Amino acid sequence: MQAHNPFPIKNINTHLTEIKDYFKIAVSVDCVIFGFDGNVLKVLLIKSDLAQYKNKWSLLGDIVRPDEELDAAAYRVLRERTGLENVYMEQVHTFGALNRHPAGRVITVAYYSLVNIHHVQLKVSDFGLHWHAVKDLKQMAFDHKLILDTCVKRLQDRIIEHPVGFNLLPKKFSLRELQNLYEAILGVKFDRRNFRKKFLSLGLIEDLNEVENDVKHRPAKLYRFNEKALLKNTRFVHVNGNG
Amino acid sequence: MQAHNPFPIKNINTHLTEIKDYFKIAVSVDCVIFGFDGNVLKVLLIKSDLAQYKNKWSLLGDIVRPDEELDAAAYRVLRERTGLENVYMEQVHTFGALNRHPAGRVITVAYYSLVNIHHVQLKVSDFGLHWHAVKDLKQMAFDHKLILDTCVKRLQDRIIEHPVGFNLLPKKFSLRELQNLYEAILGVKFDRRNFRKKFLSLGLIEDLNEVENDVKHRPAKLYRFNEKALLKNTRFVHVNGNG
DNA sequence: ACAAAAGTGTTAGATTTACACCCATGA
DNA sequence: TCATGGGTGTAAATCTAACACTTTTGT
Repeated sequence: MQAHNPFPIKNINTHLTEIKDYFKIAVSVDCVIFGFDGNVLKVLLIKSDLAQYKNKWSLLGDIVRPDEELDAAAYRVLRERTGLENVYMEQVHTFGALNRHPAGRVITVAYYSLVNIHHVQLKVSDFGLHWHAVKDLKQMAFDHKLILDTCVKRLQDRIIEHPVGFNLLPKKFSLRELQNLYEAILGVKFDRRNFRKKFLSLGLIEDLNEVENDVKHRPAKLYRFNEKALLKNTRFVHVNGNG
Repeated sequence: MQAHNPFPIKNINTHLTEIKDYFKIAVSVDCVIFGFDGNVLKVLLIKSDLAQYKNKWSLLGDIVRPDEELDAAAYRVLRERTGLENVYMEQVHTFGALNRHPAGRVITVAYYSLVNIHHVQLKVSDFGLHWHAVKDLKQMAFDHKLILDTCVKRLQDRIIEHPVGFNLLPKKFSLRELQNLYEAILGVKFDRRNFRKKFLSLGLIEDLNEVENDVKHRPAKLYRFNEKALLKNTRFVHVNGNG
């Protein structure tokens, strides 16, 4: 799945000193790559090898090339790190604090993307690359905690109004998995009956007439996302206060 | 209100040739400055004097200086053009298409801001500066129509969930003005009784026990925004389809 | 008295919320 | 037969949507 790439993979956040003298302002992209393991929301991070941020975790990012579109740069980072293409991605915010990068003025455009965590094969050479539970992350390199928090907030806003969560799930999933996903992202608990009723009534999911295998209890029915579903102008779920 | 500014006011979009040789990628900000005249949503634009965009209208923007925060650059543009400070402003999206600027690679961070249109005193030297009805704009210079459309969409999303519209109104306003504002931004009509009931029940506005002057009909009561109102997790208005 | 816009209440329908028991499977 | 999680329905409360007449002011 890894496309051939004539440029060596460098992380803007670990190999940046060379740009200092060439650009007054450098532009980078940083990708918040979300995955879901069935229970908690995870994010793909790399260990910073900048001395200053020794042992801190960093988002995946890179300099935007002068002849490269912004979105293309973000997709390139994603492809180089995960081998994935055609995944859901959204630009979120641009961070440009003067002191955000020790190597000089770097303005970074932050994206988040939603991938199926099981489709990502981490390569041996990427031994610094790991999935982290979002809610366990306290500190990160650079301003990456701020970027992550901003992207989590955006994902929360988005998933309440728009059915993007399916990108984090396997093609076939149970209602329990779907509910776990919403609860993990939004940090709330839903009533099981109401949650199911809501999704089924929206016509967003389609019963596959299949059931789970290899579970030690009554197997759940499997569904898939119905791409043809018309989006009514309604919220998917309602979140009340106790987030 | 105009702060002293040691730099001459230049519009990134009209005086950019000098940067071409210095930066591989230049970063700019563009401001979508919204105002409301009581009936329609307006945006403050300047006439492009770039030959290529002769007679096209352009957003207000400028290069971000190497030692300047992004938000500071946007506030600077706003201050230089309107004399206003401390206005509502939100970063929306960053546009970086390769060919978006004829002078070279310029990535621009778009902001929108909400100002009281009557507080903006256009200076004589700004004869190219005008308020335009948003819905009448068909073409603009550069990719500015795309940027405007993106900011309008963001404003629509925001005003449905968050009481930002007050920034476009005078301190004292009638419920009719408030409703006109929502209708102008969202492009829908609301039932007057339901709209009033909704806002009054939210506790967002405070009755001033004053009425309009100089109207040739029954004067409306005046209200002000209640800053202390607790935001319930509810939509302010509901928009159904016919937008 | 007329014109123009302000102000006001009720009801039906839809949506949300709260809540508890039986079912299917593997061990 | 037990443990585990899957699957289901109903009723109360809240919210939304539809709808028309009276009041106040200036002319």
